[in-house]
Amino acid sequence: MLILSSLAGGDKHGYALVKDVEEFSGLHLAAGTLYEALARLEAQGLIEALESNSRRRPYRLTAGGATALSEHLTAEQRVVRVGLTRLKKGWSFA
Amino acid sequence: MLILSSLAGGDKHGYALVKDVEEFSGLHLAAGTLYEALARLEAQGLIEALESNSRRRPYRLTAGGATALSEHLTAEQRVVRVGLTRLKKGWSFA
DNA sequence: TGACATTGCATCGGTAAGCGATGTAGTGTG
DNA sequence: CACACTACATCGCTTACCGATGCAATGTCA
Repeated sequence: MLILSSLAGGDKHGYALVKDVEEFSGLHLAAGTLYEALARLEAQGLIEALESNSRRRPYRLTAGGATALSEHLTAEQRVVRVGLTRLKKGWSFA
Repeated sequence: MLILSSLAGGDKHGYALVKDVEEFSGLHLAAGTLYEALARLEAQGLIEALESNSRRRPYRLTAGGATALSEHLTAEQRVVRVGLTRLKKGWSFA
């Protein structure tokens, strides 16, 4: 999800992606996690590899990936709202 | 996170928790997942077991759990917003 | 009251996914 | 020319989720 969100902001290669995710989420993707996830997402057709002249391997979000991301984020948003609403009701600080 | 969110709405035992999570998130927690997660959360002090007369084992969110949940949900909210914003910019349907 | 479904917890083996170390190599920079 | 950073790939380890299985109490309905 982090990877798809990152690619939603524009094509990126692996390393740039890690930096971007770190910036907007505060989470660090380990190397293993990253390349395994990229392979998985590509196999699922959610992202596609772009050919490149350099040693960088850029990826692009596909239409299917955008749809999947949109659905996932919307569902996640519902969950977050439920949690925050419940916290506010019972725990004044939230 | 789903478990903490559920308990934020009131004390619940495992089985009731699964039902509640299903209702507000659409996700089903498998039995193994549930009891392992409960044990983990209790060990971390984020929830506490309440003694009970019946065979039900109810749990309650602790203050620490509420804080952790609040932080986690807020962070998650940021990520979701970034994703949705980026999708809107590049993918008209989102 | 006896049969059957549901509730409820616990545990186990298998699988999926994240992690960080290690390796290799190209690209800057002082 | 040395050194840090960029960049990808792979490996073994660990963590966490999964669904099956087992067991027992409770509820339902004929």
